[in-house]
Amino acid sequence: MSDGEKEVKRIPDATVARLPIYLRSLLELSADTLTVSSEQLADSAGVNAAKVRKDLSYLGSYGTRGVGYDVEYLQSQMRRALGLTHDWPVVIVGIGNLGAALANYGGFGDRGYPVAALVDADPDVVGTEYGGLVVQPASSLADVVREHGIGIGVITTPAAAAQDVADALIEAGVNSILNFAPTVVTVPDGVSLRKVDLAVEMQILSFYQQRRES
Amino acid sequence: MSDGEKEVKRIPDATVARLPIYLRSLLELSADTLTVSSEQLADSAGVNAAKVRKDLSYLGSYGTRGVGYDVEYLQSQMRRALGLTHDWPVVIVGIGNLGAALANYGGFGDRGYPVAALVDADPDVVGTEYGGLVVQPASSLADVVREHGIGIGVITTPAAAAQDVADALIEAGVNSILNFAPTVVTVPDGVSLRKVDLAVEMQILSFYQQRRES
DNA sequence: GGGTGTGAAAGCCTTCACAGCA
DNA sequence: TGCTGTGAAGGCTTTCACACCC
Repeated sequence: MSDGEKEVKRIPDATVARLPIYLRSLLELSADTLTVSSEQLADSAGVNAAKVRKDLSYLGSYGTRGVGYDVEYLQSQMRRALGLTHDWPVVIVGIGNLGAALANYGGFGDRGYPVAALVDADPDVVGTEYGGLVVQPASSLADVVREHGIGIGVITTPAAAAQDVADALIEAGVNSILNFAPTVVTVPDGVSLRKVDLAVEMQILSFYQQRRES
Repeated sequence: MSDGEKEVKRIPDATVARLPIYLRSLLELSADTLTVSSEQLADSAGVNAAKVRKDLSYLGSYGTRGVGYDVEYLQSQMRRALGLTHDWPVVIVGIGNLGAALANYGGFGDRGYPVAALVDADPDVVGTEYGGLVVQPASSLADVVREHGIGIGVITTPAAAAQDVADALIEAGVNSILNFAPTVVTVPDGVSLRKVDLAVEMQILSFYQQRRES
């Protein structure tokens, strides 16, 4: 009987995308704040209180009526849901301006996503060092992934290379990808893809600006 | 009579966010491709054909039944909708790793968003040069905005400074903001805000990865 | 025949409003 | 009394399916 197993309540995508914001809000509360209301959380996350309550209800019922949510407990449940109970090593592929900046950034390691390796196809770039890591050749991608137990691949190559890199990452066993290259990348079912496209963001902004002016 | 003016058909947000992708797909077609079908565009944009047709229908009826869309004409209509008929100068505020990388990136100017100025609050950073631009002090933000006719502000400061920078940008007359700082920034009505949050993207990926493994 | 344009259906997400519990 | 948890309503987005035109 398919679907017969005791089903874990499915969490909507829109909710998943907000959990990290709530978690950050919780972490910003002073250490002696023991409970927080949906309205406080809503203010600090920039959404409305009903949405916070609905979102949190998908994780289970962790609030107390008349009181609010236990900060510590909510943090730990959220960390569990987001998989922050262990590290997720990351490989950055494509060490140009952006890739190098991310390698030097440091903010990833702190948050449980240590940059474990850098890879580039250009022989002139291979061997250079950023943030304490030596850039490896593209040919060693699969080895690097295996060796470091890489869970997430970050693509910062030019657009033309992005699909091939994604295919290689998937082939090597990575099934979470963050794509910064300005092109559409497609992945099979069972692989997660998120994208950050600066040119697209700019164009969306100028669309609305344009609208306002006319 | 509010709403009495001849109303331009409102374009849904979800559609606006896809227009830049379609435009890019159109630009990638070889120069001798005169028409394109919704299905071709859909393949190259990674969406389905009905969605392409609906999206394009908001711009007007630019297709020919049995034939497809005129590539050149569609490009020009799309450029017009996205406000790409003129440049939108950009200021980058916060010249750390990421800000400097964006300043050097160069891909913005090509696409109609020239980086016109760099601003930082740290006296040690002010005066240094990236991509041919000298970093200006935070105190000169309003002057810089006025002088260069800045339309878009990019925030790459630490989280703690982001809201103040946004307020200062808005005060100076900027009403499109792209925020890279890992914090919630709120803006008044009439100002557009887009955000890129790397830590959030990572956490979303690890959520789904986690799901898959359990 | 081929492919657009679009009502209508279906699905997803947000918001409301209030029952229910501490 | 105060605040959570949640059905129900409403709004937005996607997808279907087909009339219509080249």
